Order: sequence, then C-alpha cells, then structure tokens
Amino acid sequence: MPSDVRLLSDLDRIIHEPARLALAAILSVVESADFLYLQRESGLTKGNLSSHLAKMEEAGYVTIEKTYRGRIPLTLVRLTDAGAAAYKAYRARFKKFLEKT
Amino acid sequence: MPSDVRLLSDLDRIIHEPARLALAAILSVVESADFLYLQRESGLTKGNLSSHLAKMEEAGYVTIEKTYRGRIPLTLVRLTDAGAAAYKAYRARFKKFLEKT
DNA sequence: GCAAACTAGTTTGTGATGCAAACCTTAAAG
DNA sequence: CTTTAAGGTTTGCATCACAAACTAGTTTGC
Repeated sequence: MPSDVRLLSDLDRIIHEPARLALAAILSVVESADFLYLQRESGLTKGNLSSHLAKMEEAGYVTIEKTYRGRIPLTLVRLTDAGAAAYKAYRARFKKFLEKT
Repeated sequence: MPSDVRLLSDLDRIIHEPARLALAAILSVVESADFLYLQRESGLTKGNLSSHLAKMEEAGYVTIEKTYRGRIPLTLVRLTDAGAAAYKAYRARFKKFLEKT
C-alpha cells in the first residue's frame, strides 16, 4: 500500500459528512422524497435536515421544490445528476480505499 | 434499505476525518512510524499532521514517543489497541453501509 | 371565533474543527 | 557568527455541525 491512502485526500466533503451521505444514499434510490420522509429515514432533526439540504442544494447536488399537499407546505427533494455522480464517485473512491488497505 | 443509513449515525468522528483515516490506515500496517514518514505517506503538512496526531493521542488511539536519532528529535507514533479496534470497527461499519446501499 | 396546539420548516447561537501560516528550537553550513 | 535547514508546535481564522429558538400557517378545542 504505497499511497493508497491518497485516495482519501480529496474526498468530496459535501458527501463525506455522514448526515449528507445518508441523505444521498436515500435520495439515490427514490425519484424524490419529501422533507418528513427524509427526516424519518435519516433520523435528523428538522433543523439539521434543513441546513444539510441547503448545503447540498448550494453544491448543486439536490433540487428543492416547495409546493403544497392540500394547504400544508410540502418540500420535495431530488438528487441532481451532479449529485448522483458525486455520490457514485465518492462510493467508488471509498470502496477502493477499503479494498486496497 | 429500510434504515441501513443509520449505520452512519454514530461513526467515530476521530477516524472519519480523512487525514486521520489515512494515518490510521498507515499505522495499522506498521509497528511504528516516525513523523516524517507519516508526513510523506499522508501528504499532510507538518502543522496539520501534528494536530491530527495530537487529536488521535488525546482520543487514546495512538501513543507519541519523543526521542532522538543522534541529536535530532524523532517522534515515533504507534497505534494503540484502542486505536486499532476503532479503525477496524469503522471499516466494518462503512463496508457494511457500502454493501447494503 | 379565538386561543392553544400542531405541522413544516428556517434561523440563530455556539463550541469544535480543519487548514494555513507563523513561530520555535536545535543543528549543520557558509 | 549568522544563515539555512530539520523537525515540529502554536496561533488565527473561517467553516461546520448540532441544538435550540423562532416563524408561518393550520387545525382543534371550547
């Protein structure tokens, strides 16, 4: 293992954060998810979910659509192509690291 | 994948940081390593290597022995049993996450 | 019909974190 | 000597993640 550890050097920090990695994992297998579904699945508080989603949106990894279900607000989140690619790349990198070391 | 993402909830943050994960990976395959060897292998600056090692020592994951090679200082770092266990557990957790999702 | 409680989130406050740059100490070189 | 290099440590700062407080609108109880 000369420098397989270098695989870790430039890991995408947006994805690397466990809360967001969890969100990416969830979003990668559904077309879209609403806020409360994400909260239940991820176990995050509303506050933290909100700010992690904001960070992912800012990075261009998700789109956030605010709409309504009846008259109560509904926030729909979708992984973008860039987000899916980043998630995939992150996984591949990490997997390689785990295999090589 | 009901809540395989929960595997990520309590990841050991000491190990999770890429710089320290790299250090743990290196240290897990050598009996001990000196500061400069770690620096070369990890690609970290001296400053950051120093503070990451301090954090790992504080967590009880490494021991840091300051000695001399001739009359120039030599810092020897060793993974403790606790460090090795934490590294192993982290890997197992992450691997499981990658497999399950 | 209006106050209390609930739903669905966002914003704020704060301590910890990671990184880069500056600094320190001893040793060799010019 | 005084400069330069080796081997690290400390400092400064911007960022981050989390919890707690807050907001806006809706439903329920009376």
